[in-house]
Amino acid sequence: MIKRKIKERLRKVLKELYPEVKEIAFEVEKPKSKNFGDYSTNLALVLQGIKKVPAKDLAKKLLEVLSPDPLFEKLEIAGPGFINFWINSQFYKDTLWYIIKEREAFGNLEIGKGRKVLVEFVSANPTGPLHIGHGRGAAYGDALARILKKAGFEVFKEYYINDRGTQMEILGASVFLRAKELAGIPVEFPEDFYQGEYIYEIAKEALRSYPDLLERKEEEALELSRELAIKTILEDIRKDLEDFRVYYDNWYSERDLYKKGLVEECIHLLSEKGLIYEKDGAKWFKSTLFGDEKDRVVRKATGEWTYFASDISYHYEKFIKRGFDLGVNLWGADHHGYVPRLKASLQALNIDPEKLQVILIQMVNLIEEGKLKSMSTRKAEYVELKELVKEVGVEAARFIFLSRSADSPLDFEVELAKKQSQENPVYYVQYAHARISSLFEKAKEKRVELDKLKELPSLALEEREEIEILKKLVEFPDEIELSALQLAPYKIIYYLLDLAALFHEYYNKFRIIVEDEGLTLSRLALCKGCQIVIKEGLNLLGIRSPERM
RNA sequence: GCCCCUGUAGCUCAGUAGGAUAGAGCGUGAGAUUCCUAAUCUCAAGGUCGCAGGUUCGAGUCCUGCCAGGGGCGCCA
Repeated sequence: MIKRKIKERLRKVLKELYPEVKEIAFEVEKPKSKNFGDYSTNLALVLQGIKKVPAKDLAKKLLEVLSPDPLFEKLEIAGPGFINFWINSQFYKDTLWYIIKEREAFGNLEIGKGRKVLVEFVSANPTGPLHIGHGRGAAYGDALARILKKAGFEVFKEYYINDRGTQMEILGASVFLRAKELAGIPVEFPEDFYQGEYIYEIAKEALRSYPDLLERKEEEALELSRELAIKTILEDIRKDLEDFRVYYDNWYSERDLYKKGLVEECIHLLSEKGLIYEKDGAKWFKSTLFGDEKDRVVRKATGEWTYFASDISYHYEKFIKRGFDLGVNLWGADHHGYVPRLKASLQALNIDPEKLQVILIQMVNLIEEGKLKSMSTRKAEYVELKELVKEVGVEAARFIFLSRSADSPLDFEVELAKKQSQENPVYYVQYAHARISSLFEKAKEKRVELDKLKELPSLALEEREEIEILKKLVEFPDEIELSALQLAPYKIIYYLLDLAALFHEYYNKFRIIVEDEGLTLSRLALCKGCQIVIKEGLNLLGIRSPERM
C-alpha cells in the first residue's frame, strides 16, 4: 500500500518530466540498511539506461518535482543514483488509526478484483488415506485461497477426484481379494495391489453390506467392491481434511467429465484442428507442436481414455465453460513432467497457458528422533495426516507446512512440532497475540478503556521501538500483495515472525500500562494494531489466535 | 542420456523479478524477572553465498559449463 503510494507519485512525476517514457520497470523497496531511508527507488538508475543521461542528474530532476509532499519527511539522492525516502511519522500514526477502525479488513486489496480463480489442491486419488505430503498441499492450498481472497480475487476451492481408470480397478480388485481372504479362501495378493490395512476394513464392510458378495458374478462383485472402496475412502479423506480445517467449495468427479461428454468434445475439437492422429491403434495428441518433448496418448489401443484426456477436458471446462480467469493447481513435484503437455493442450484449444499456474510442491520428509522416516505410497509405509495432526495439532502442523517455499523440500521434525516451547515458532507468534489480550484484560481492571482513545489529540508514540512496530504494521498490505502475486504463503509467516519479535522486544523494554493515561492509551493502541494484524495474518494461514496460553 | 527443484553461518532456512555494508531462528557461550504472561528479552561468536567463467554502472539473484543432493522421464495416475 505504501509502496504503491510512492510508486504512484513517482509515475506522476515521470509523466510530467518525461512523457515520452511509457513502459518502465522500476522498483520501490525497503532497503536492507536503515541508513538508506524507509523506502528507496531505483527509478533514476533504470531511466539512465533509456535516457543516456547520468542517473544522479535524473534523480536530481525527479526530486525537484517530487519534493513538496507531506508524505515524505526527507528525501535524498544516494549511491549510484537511488532516491531514498523517509516517511513522515504522522503517516504511520494515521495508519494505526485506520487499522483500529478497519480491524480484520485492514490489508484487503483489490489487485484481484473482478477475477475468478480456481485453486485446485490435494486431489489425492481415492485409493488410500491422506499422508503428510498431502497435508502440505492442503495447508498450502487453503492458505493460498485465503490470501488470494484477501487480495480481492473471487476464489473457489476444488478437489478433483480421479475416480476412474486403472487405479480404481486395482483398488476394487484389492478389496475383493481381501474379502475372499477374510472368507477363508486362499488368495495370492499381487504386489502392485493396495497393501494397506484399510483395505481389510473396507473388505469387512463389503461383506457386511453384501453378504452374497462372493457368490455374485465376479464382474459385479468387483464393481460393488470398487464403488464401496471409493465412497469409504473419499469420506475418510473428507473427514481428515475437515479435521485439518480445510473445506472445499466443490468436489469434482472425473466421471462427470464423461457424463457431460466433455472429453469427446475436446478431442473432437483437437481433431478438427488436425492435432490428433492414430498410431499403433491408439490416438495421440501432437503436443510436440507446442513444445512438449513427445506426443502423448489420449486414447489407448484398448479404447480407454487416458488420465491426460480427462485432464484436457477438465481444464477446457475450467477456463472456457466455467469462466475462470486463473487456475492455480498444486501438484507434487513428481508431476513436473506433466506440466508441458497440459499447457500444450491449453494452447491447442486457444487458451492462454499463463492462465494456469502450476505450483509444484517438493517432498515432505518426516524426521523422528533425528532420523528420516522413509515413505512409499503403495506399501502403506507413509505416515497418515490424521496421525500427525493428532500428535502435533492443527496449528503447529499448518505453521510448519507453510514455513517453506514450495520449492524447498520440507523436513518435518515431529519432536519440534510437539514442543510447547520457544523452539516452536508457532507459539512465538501466538504468544504475542495472547500477551496483548492479557494486556487488555489488565487495562480493563484498571478501568482504562480503549474507547477513550478518541479523545486523545495525538498518539504519544515516539520511541524507536514504537516507530519500528508502526512501520512493520504499515507493511502488512504490501506483504499480502507480494504473497498473493507470488503464490507464496510463507512470506506471511516470515512477516508475522518479524512483527512478533518487534512486539516481544517492545514489551520487554517498556511498560504498556503506566501512570500517564495518554501514554497508556497510545501504547495500547499500538498493541491493538499488532493484535489485529497478527490475528488476521494467522487467519490467512488458517491458524487460530488464542486469547491466552 | 534428458527434464525439474535445491546448494547462503555448525543445523534449518529468508534474501522482496539485478541494487548500496549478507539476514533470521535453532544450537553454543554470557546475562535479564520485587512490576502488564520468562512459551519472553539482551549481548557475543559464527560467511570465499557449491566451483569456474560470462552479461553491466552493479550479481547471492540473470546466462553457460561443471560438481553434489532430491525428484521425474509409461498406451500408470
